[in-house]
Amino acid sequence: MRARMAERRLSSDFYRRDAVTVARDLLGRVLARRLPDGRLLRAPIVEVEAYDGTRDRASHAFPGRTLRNAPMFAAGGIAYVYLIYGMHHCLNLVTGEADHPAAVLVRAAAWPEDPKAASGPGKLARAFAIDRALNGASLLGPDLWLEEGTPVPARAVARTRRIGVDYAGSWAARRLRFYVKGHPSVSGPRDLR
DNA sequence: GGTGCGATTGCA
DNA sequence: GCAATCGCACCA
Repeated sequence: MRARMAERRLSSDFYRRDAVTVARDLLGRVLARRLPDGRLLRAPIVEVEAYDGTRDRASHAFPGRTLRNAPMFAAGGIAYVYLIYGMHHCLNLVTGEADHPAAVLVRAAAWPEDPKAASGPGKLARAFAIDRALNGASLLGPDLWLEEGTPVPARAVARTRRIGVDYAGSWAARRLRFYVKGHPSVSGPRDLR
């Protein structure tokens, strides 16, 4: 008998598509992290949000390129990690071509044996021990990567406006958040449109 | 050099 | 409903 085939990693081609396409396609994919002490952490993604281009008022790229948001301007396939409210880290996966700032915020994953451990972007970063040391890190490297997992069928995907961006005017109403319907690890309100 | 605030979370 | 807590963008 043979061992279960190792999960294939998502390649750079996966990330070099527009942020909304990547966001939708990320549901069911497995986020994987190798800790410095050797431990392996893995959990399927169940909630994401797309941030695409400098016209998106909710995006960190809206003011144009700065020191902070520079990773968003790179070609897809690296992480963009920032500190929010002075205490929580958020993991983003940079997408698209170089010089087009775009990324997908990973908001929740189905943590094994504790559905709430990675429910919300700050909690997810904490669960995976992700901080700014991983800002700009390759998603094809030894520390952080994604595996094919099991894509989620269209009937199981919900699409709503994004969380926590009410300041973004008309962009706040855009339905750029995707999550797995009814999944216990999804964060935030369930009654959004 | 000073000021304002946030792609959140947890507790009162 | 609101405090916690700090890097960084922006202005002087």
